Amino acid sequence: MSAKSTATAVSVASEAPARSEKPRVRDRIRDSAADLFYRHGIRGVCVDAIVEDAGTNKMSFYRSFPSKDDLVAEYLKDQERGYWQWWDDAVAPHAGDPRREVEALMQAVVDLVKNKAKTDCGRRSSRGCALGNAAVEIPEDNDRLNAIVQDYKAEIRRRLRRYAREMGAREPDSLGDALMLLLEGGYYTRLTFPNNSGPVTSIAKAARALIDAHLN
Amino acid sequence: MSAKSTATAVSVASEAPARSEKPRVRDRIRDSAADLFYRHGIRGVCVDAIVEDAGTNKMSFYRSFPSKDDLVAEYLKDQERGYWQWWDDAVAPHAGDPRREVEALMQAVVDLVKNKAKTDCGRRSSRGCALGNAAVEIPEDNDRLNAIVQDYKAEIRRRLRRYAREMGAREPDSLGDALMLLLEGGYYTRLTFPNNSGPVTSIAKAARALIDAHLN
DNA sequence: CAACTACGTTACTGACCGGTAACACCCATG
DNA sequence: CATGGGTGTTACCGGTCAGTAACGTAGTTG
Repeated sequence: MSAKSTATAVSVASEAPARSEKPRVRDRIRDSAADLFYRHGIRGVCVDAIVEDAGTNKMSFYRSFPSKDDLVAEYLKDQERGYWQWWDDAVAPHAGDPRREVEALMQAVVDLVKNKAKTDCGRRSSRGCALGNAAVEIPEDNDRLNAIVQDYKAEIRRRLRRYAREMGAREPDSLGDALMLLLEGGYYTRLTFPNNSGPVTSIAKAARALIDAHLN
Repeated sequence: MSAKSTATAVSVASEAPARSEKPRVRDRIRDSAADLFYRHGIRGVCVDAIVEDAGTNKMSFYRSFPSKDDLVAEYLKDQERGYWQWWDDAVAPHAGDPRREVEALMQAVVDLVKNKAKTDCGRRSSRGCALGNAAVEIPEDNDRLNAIVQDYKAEIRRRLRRYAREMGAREPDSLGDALMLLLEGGYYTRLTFPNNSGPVTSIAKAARALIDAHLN
């Protein structure tokens, strides 16, 4: 805790202006952690591994983070922020047309899997949803970390239900939830199927069919 | 749950002449492991915890299992067997009518979440898919365990695509994959949403809509 | 009885891992 | 030059964990 309160910072169109300077080590640790946590899981990465990857040492780590859990919390929030960025970028070209926004979102998922061009939260796919995976590993009595994941998933649901409502669907909540199941299923299956061959490749088509069914 | 057909003991038996009898401790360990692994994750449960829950000790553990990884492998296979049992039970009443089979399957998922009556793989829900969660935790270089999960997920996909083909759907593979995304999304989201309130409650409705769309 | 099997008990190893102490260094700024 | 913040280095602590050694015990079977 302490330090920056960048949670869900607005960050408008322009670059984040240099408000206050960050120590370089801290950022390297965050970058290394993001990569290692995502690839090997949170419990599968020890502080020493992060520190070595970041080219620093354990003492510098604990000067920047009170505990590993604090780094994990920042990792989760960073991933979430990156995810909304990706989401907003995907739907932006179709602002005002909720159906197109959803379709673009689903297509973005497919693109992400098919060619590794775009980056999801700044990384090259293939291990699903960072936050969702974290939910598997976080002990159920860790309220702090679980709350981050729960808020994130709840926001996904809220957004998709809102799209469904805005496009005038019958039973918009059901449609929104169905779209969420597709999305989450896509992330989940990316863990076990090679990038290009999993069922997620059908997600855009399925989303269109579901939307059609709710619009008559 | 299930008969005592826990065999599959075609294993080595190089040193132990035991052939037909099952030690009781071994089964208690398996039961405890199934419960603890599912609730706390594989990496989150140590051998001592399993052993204590099973009312035995570590030495007896290592007399029955060469290593923790071997127990994990058995755990995964047990879960898979239980899952197919549950699946087959759900679709059995509608054998021969693939559409009804799929609908019954999806409805079984909803029932499982809404009331805690039925048991999924012999346990009271709320933490998603045991095999899928394991995929998050298993290191990517553990070919043995990963292969178990991959085979399992591939079989789910195969079955759902077959149902789609049998019901005469257009683009049956796409429909099968879409159904799989719903199913997996349901499991995934059950990790973060309270049992009764998550998007999975809409899965049956969504499946029907998707099927309709592919049958026109 | 003897022998064998299954299980329990205690105590240990070696490793890993989160976290800390103490100290030294570089460099910017006053 | 002095000071202080950010960083590197080494060594360590306490706990956890997978796995093992050695021994003891109860029941079964011949």
